[in-house]
Amino acid sequence: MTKSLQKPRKLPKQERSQATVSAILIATTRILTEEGYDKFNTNRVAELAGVSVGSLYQYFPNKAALLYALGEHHANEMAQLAQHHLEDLGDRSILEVLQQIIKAVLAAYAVNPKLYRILHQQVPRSEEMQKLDDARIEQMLHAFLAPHHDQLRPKNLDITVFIVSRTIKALLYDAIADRPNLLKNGELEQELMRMLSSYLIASQ
Amino acid sequence: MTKSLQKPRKLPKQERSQATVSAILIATTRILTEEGYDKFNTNRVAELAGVSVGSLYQYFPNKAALLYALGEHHANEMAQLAQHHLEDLGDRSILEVLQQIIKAVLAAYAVNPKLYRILHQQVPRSEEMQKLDDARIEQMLHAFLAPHHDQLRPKNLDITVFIVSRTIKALLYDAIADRPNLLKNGELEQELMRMLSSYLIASQ
DNA sequence: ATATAATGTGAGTAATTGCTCGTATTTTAC
DNA sequence: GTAAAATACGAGCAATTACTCACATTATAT
Repeated sequence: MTKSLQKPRKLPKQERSQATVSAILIATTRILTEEGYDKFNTNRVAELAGVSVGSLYQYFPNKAALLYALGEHHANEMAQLAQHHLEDLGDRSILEVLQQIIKAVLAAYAVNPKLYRILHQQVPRSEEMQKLDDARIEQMLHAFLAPHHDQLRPKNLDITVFIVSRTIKALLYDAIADRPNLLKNGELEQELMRMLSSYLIASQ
Repeated sequence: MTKSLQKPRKLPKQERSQATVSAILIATTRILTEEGYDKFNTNRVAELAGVSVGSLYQYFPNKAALLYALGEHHANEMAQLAQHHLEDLGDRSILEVLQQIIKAVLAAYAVNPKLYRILHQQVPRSEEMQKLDDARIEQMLHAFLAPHHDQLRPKNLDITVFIVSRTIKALLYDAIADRPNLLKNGELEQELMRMLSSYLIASQ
């Protein structure tokens, strides 16, 4: 359907070509984060990667596919890190669960914030990528909040999940860009915890 | 300093040229919102506006200046609408002030959400524009919250302003894109009010 | 009326860039 | 060793596009 989702022409089999693919992805990341999306073009990527454009097009059928592959890779890294923060939470209280969810999302977005921003803002078709990621996070949140549904003040779990996930994402996201010290000294985490717990939990 | 901030080569004096400038801005808006940023180019804008490229470049020294002018225009419309919702609030309670702030921001972002998204996400140098807008909103919020500082739980007003403004912006923003019905039926406003009031106000 | 200023025109130029393809080199299979 | 497969190369084509400039048209002033 969409050209951008096409699979590579050839799958890299030998070590040599694996290295080529990897060099291309690293070069793409560097260009996007250090020079910005408008300086990103396939000739430059190949040059920085130390390979020829021809090689690039053997593994990525077009420019969009390269971006898509990078986005997928980055999303997987984020999900893996989040998962790591959310193990063995079955018997914890809702406050502890909330705390861990905040930590998990924070960790996930910290993988490569600059790359995240560019992939989700500047890249064409980023809307779709964004929605896939959001859905993934909301699904996760839903699973963790559902067991505590009876202790939550808002009756509609879907709306709750929407509000909580988007609030965490936005504040972390904006803090990275405009208030980095709020992140470092833990104040953001603290304020998020205060706001969301007072919103979610009936009363104390 | 930056090329993009250059003033027009000629200021339109006659009605005729005013109409040209206006047609160019309208065409730009239409292309950005209906076809997306990657379909936006000056030749196409001129064509859709029914003028020649030459005319376009008489009033906008380059492509970036055109985008900048449109952004400025849009920001002014937003600010004007917000202002309208925030008159005569001197004697109101903090809850009422909060309610009106939420309504004001909601109204401002509703001017042209699609254009807002593109101007603040896809356009090069949008970071700067974004920061200017954010600062404007935060300054406004600060002015309205400062008189009630003693009734607020968080001690640091700057952090409070940051959290409140970014939360409203993000949730409205995301709701427009992904949960439009939450906006229409007023649920978003209600939930925002609940979350922010429970966060801001010491206890009831 | 006529000169001058304001505005409008659009073919054309120069730069960028996504991508191809014929060819060269390296690895694997036998 | 040799054929076939995999990988690498990069000059160059074709398309896009920001922007110019020499010229045409319309409005204003006197």
